[in-house]
Amino acid sequence: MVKKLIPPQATIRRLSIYLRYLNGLDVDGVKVISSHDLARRLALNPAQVRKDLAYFGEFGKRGVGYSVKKLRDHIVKILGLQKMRKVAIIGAGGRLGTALALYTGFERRNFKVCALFDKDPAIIGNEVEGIGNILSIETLPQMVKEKGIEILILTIPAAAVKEVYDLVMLSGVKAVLNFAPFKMLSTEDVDVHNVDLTTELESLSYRLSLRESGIAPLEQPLSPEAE
Amino acid sequence: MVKKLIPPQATIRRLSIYLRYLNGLDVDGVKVISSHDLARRLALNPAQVRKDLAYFGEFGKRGVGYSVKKLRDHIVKILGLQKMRKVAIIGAGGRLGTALALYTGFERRNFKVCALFDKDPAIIGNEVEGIGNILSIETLPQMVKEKGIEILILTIPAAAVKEVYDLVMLSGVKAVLNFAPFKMLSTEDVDVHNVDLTTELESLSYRLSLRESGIAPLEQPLSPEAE
DNA sequence: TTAACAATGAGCATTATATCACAAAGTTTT
DNA sequence: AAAACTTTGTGATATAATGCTCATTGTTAA
Repeated sequence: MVKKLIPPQATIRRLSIYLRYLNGLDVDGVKVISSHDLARRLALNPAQVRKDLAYFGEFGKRGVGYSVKKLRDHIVKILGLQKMRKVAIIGAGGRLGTALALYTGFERRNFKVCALFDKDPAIIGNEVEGIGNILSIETLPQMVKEKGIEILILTIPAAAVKEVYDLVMLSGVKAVLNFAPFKMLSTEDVDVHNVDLTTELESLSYRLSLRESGIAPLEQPLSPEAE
Repeated sequence: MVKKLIPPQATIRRLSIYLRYLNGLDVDGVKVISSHDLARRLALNPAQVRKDLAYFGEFGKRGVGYSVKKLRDHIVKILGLQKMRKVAIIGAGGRLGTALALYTGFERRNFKVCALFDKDPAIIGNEVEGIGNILSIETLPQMVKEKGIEILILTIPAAAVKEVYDLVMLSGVKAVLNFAPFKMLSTEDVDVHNVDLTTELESLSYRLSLRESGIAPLEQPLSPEAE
């Protein structure tokens, strides 16, 4: 590898997908995989797989492919997943908040939900097994500092975003994953990532309409971010 | 407008975002909005907003901007949201399935959750308020036909995907929104859209790592699909 | 009614992303 | 140990998405 280019965001998302698939292969005892096989399973172009990886180094062996274990470890390092990331959820009283708080999949990937916040006094203080008591959002900045929370997951109603916006942005947290149906903007200090479940459904609806009007059935694979 | 181009997938996702913002404006009594203001609020380029809309027609008025109500109605039509879309959830017993089943935001956007499925006999038959009893996934093809279900939301564990895959793909449903951490591929008949919550967190983790290593702080806005 | 202003729509330029195609490197077969 | 095959890594190319610019159209003020 000669020149260092900055990888597209889409590449990062695919790395995460590769990682998950590699974990599965490893469990199944597969030792080596080629870009071709990887690409086929994930409906991608083999060259794209290789290029995605080549942004970060030369991990493969010509004539052979990629060592599943080694590649997995490299991707873990690239994505910064060796060290546990501390996460907190705001809107812990809601259904989505609860679902995410109790989802065990995050921990398996080295994200630790270590605090829950809500603004509803009726549930503040309630204990959630394995995490702790639900805290008042007023205490957010303090807890971020105390516990070393890096990422905040927002699962609050759209209307509540305005209320907590300043609190969140000034809390000292470095990244936000926002599920509220209200687009939050990133700033110099805080990297915001918006996920909108309704948008996902509406994209599908658009494609259904296309088919109904008979214009274009599934002419292209779905976009990266969504996979 | 002269030539008809097919709009990028990213455009469709943005239309959904525009739509939500326009709804908010309408509630606030705003009558007209310019591409400039729309873009500023959503951290986009004004030209991009105009281009997104221009794929579908000329909705604006020069010197004025876009009528909030009219533009909203146009986008509703473009996305195929005039008619109610029937949705079912598989994995209704899980936390995410429950959260989505009871989320009222979908209905507000014209998606009706009209059936819930699970494979666990212990909960099949349980009633969920406003929707009905949890059904066995064995009955999926039959219910899809009976109820006219168009979209399936999968909130099952990764391991369960293989089990239900054929059932889902042959059920007669037209689109799938898959939350299971296992990438499902689209086919000729079924449009699959994968959403992976872990990938969202891992993208953030990558960006945190970048900052830690001091290489590049927030050099670019986050990807479309994710906003 | 004319001049100054505002904002769209669209062609063009630029940038970003994905794919092709092949030399280089490694493996297997004969 | 040579020939036939496999698969990577990468420069070149193609495609797609984004952003710039400005003529055109419409509005408002004088």
